[in-house]
Amino acid sequence: MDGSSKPTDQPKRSRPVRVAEEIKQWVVERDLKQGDKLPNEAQMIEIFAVSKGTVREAMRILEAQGLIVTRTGPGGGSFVGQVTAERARSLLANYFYFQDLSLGDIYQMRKVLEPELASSLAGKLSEAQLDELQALAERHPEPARTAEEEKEQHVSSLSFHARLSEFAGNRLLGFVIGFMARILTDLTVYRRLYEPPNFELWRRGRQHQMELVQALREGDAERARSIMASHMAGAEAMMVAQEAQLMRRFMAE
Amino acid sequence: MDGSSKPTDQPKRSRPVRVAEEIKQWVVERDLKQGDKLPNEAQMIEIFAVSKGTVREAMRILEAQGLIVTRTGPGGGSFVGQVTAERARSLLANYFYFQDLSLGDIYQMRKVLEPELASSLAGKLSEAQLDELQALAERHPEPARTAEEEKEQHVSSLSFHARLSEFAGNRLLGFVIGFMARILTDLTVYRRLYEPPNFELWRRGRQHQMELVQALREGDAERARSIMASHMAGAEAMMVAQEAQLMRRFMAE
DNA sequence: TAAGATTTGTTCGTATGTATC
DNA sequence: GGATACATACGAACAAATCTT
Repeated sequence: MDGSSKPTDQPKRSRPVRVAEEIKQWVVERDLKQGDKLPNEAQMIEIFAVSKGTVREAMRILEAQGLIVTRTGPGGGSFVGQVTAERARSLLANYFYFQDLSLGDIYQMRKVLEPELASSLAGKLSEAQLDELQALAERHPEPARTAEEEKEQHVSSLSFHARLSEFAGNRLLGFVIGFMARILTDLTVYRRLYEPPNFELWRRGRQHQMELVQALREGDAERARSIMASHMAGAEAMMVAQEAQLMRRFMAE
Repeated sequence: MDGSSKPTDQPKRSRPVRVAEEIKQWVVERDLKQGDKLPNEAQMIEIFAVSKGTVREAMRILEAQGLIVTRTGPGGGSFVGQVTAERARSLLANYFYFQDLSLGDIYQMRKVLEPELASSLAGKLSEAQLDELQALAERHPEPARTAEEEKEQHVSSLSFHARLSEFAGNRLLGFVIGFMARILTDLTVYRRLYEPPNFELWRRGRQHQMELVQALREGDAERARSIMASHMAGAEAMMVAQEAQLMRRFMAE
């Protein structure tokens, strides 16, 4: 099977990359589920008719994407894994490292998605989840005194949104919101996007989060939506006004 | 639902995966840009103090993610690449293969994002872009006669949205919309989501696209938004009503 | 056209690490 | 502890691609 010139052949992918795709296909065809065992190295060499080194490079590609996990020892081998949200966020961040995303871009999306999420979660959360969100919202009862504290509070506020996104029944909606929270967190950590401290905006943001938890608890979808909309407008004002910063990162896993 | 989360859960990364991360870090620290050359294999072996095989596995990982490209021959070597939108979509599709996404989930997002995109594009497109969209909208002037034609028209309609998303100034918004169009296209191709043919809905959808191009041409943002909102409502009715289908795919590159 | 130089691509033999019995 | 089964890592040799002359 060495048809080196297929008409549908794309750019040039190296052999290991192509073998990795073949393995993926092999797994899909057999409908293997998470935890199912893949053939061991020797069998892979036979099945795909390549050398050990090539098989290993292909397996590392799949491992890096979270599609397989490998254990050594007896009963070891490679198994179908599960791509975690964190890994997917990292891979996606690689793409946006090359794009020029502005804070305005992110807030254009947050302004429509965050209220949508808030609305859809009203009355759907457990007591434990609501309590956890409330605890996140109630952190930092005092205004920040230093730039360091300001940064910490901003990151903390974003973690409220990140946690909320994990509760989403809509996994796509949750993922996109969580991804944006991650980008903003990175920016906050690596740049000075948290200054100057604006006490009034901070106080309103904190108030919004607490009111939101209350609305979610009461199952008031429309109120949850409108509180989040206000919150986003405030957050946008706090960030965009400060800096129309472009972003470039390579990512960190 | 989602019980406990292990935030820093990365227990066993293999050596090549760690080396790949080190290389990424190495590149970031030096702020290498697209096209810049990385050290050759021999130098990599020295720098990271691992064998040739390990270096190659690490490079293959980066290549599979689109972060580097490699050429043989004199003047060859590895260079910083660019992650394409298509590759990012594929990587992300790997993640959602393990999630249970419903059509309702996707349309919850399309209903808010597509109108947002339409609105933001009003008056911003070139003549050539508008003409291209119009050509896409004007395809298939006749109602489908067979299931095969119906499928083809549906895919064609989605390509209108995919193309529109590529024109977005907001790369994140464009990416998410393009990703959803891709998922829906895959579903249409692999399953029978396009039946039964509903002539009236098809006619209205086609009409919407043509009116949308007109609104974009005239720079009428609010009309573009409302046309797209109607279009999404119609599309949702056409798809969700047919099948509350769950989706599982492993991907295809 | 051809030869030579340069760099990655592929394979294999061997040794080491690790988990299970 | 020892045997076993498996992945992991290394190094050397050779093949293939591609540029220059």
